[in-house]
Amino acid sequence: MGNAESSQTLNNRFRSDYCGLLNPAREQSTVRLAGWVHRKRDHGGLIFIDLRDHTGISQLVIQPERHELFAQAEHLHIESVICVEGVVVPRAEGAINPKLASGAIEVVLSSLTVESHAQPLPFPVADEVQTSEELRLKYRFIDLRREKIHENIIFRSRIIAAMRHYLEAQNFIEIQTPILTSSSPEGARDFLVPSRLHPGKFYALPQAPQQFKQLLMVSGFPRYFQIAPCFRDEDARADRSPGEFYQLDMEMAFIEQDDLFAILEGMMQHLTTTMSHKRMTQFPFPRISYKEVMNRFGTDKPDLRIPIEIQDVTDLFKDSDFKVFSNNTIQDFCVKALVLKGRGNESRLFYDKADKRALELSAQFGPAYNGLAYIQFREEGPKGPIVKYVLNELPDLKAKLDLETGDVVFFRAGQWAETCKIMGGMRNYFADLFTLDNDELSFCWIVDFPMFEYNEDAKKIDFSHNPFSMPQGEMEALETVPSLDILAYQYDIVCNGIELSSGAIRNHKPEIMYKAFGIAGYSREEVDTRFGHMIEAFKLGAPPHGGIAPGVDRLVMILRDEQNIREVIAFPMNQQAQDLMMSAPSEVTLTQLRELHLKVELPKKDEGKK
RNA sequence: GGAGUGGUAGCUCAGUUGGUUAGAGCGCCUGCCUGUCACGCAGGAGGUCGCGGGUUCGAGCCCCGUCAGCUCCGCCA
Repeated sequence: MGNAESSQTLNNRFRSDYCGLLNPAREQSTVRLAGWVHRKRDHGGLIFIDLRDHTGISQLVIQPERHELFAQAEHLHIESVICVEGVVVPRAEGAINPKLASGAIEVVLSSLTVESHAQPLPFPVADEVQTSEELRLKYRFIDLRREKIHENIIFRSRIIAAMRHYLEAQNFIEIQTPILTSSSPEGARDFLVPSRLHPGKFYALPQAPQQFKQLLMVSGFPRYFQIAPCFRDEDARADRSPGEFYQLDMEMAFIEQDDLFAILEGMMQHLTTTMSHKRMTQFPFPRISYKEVMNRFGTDKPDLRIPIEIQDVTDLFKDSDFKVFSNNTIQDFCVKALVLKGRGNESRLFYDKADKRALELSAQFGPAYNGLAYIQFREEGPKGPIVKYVLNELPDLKAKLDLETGDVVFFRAGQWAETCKIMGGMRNYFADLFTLDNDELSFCWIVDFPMFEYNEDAKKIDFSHNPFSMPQGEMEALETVPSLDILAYQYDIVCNGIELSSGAIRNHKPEIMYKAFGIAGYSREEVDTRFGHMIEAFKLGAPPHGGIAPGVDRLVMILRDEQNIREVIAFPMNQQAQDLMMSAPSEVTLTQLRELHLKVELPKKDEGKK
């Protein structure tokens, strides 16, 4: 396990040394150790105990001559907490255990105190056998004893310390912002907290300290950071913890996008080189525009390690007789291709499964979608359901996509964003065909996000990201460029297909803000009502500023090769946002409700339960 | 809200075409064992097969419903 305590062992009545750090240098010394009984091997005439603390394991030996000690040890249960005293001795030649850091020595006990008798555990600590997550979460305090997750939590602490260290050296100031604040009209669903002193009114837990950090810029703190808890009442995913998560929230005044990129790249380089053995594929991180990333990878969080890219073949089908394609060559529509080298001779099942996946990916855009067209380039010629319709285009296609015998190309035609997303989903689906190097960190910046997007449901223009982002070209752009073509100083940092953070250069000019909100359909009065305090602040002397807020949990996840965010959080909730250990959420007493002026009205289908 | 996936002993899992008393490894209990390190050996206890209903002479297995877990979509930066 960890070795942070190496030189500074606390010497008291419980221990003088740590199990994992004990070595031949301490031979013949009398030491005190304290920890958990990891394993016990009772030979009848001799007992071995593997004692575990958070640094590792030491082997204790109990000899039969010490009758009282022996009797005590015989009845010890695994995972009991004991404090022992004994002499460090070298192990015999053949008895050295190379698998143990302390394997060259052992401790012959002279005394043993049981601090806590452990009953049989619901699941083993020493054997890290797969255990249902439900059980692990219910007994999280036991689960956290297990080496892998214990190390994750220690690593998390160290990386947060490294972040602080780095940012403080860069003159950042850490400032705490409120946890009880007000509900914000945009973004995710809020967690609400009823107010006792103000009947009928509610606090909200912050989705992020977004407005506070911008106001701190107005207050004249040029560089702010915080390991900030963020609360969002939205459903969980493997990389999205339910309810709450932590961001390294940052904001800086008098900076431009490039300044921020340099600082964050510097920090990421520092963290990855000092905290892991992983390599950054490219440094500084490549920058890819939103439009380009959608065209090439079909997602705004691409895993650049996957060695295939989506290609555009719209132009080839402008005059095609194949209407399925040629109908999609007009403005805002496209025909996209994805080539798999050497996969043209797979079984029918291979293509059918791919087709099925494409249908799943299409489902989110509506029911009336067909599957995935493909052409296999085989020895005997091109093969596939659509070959006969595109014979005219085949030569150009082969030239443009560099197709050879043995390859297969998949097609998708339709509205631009949808088609890109479906093909991006297929690119991820095919990622399994390649071995991705987990020791490679492929960071990139996604830049030039559109400021606005068209909301089909509401039939109006919406902000596509943070409404407080500065439009590129500022007021002039808002007045002269078609709204949907305006770009924002809005960026994401992505690593290996995981979005670490969004950020933006903010809009600190009230007039530009009113104009931008106007394009999204908000009157001056509405903006004043909803964001009055922000606008007000920006009217009273606001510096240009911008920031970002990398997800701490996600960064730890990537650096520790974890597929699930709950593996790097000490006490996470389950997918249904329940804390199985603490039984949260839970009902409260009528008295508590009355005090808060609340009355619970359950949904009908829940009536009659319990 | 929707889709997928598994739910059998404390834990991890097996369970044949629907057929007698539901099995294994680990753990637990008892006994033996002085050099193990996943110690070994012998014996024992431990089961509402998630829950409810149905089909059947007979259901862990088939059908319907339902509950809880995880993954994905919606949602979320």
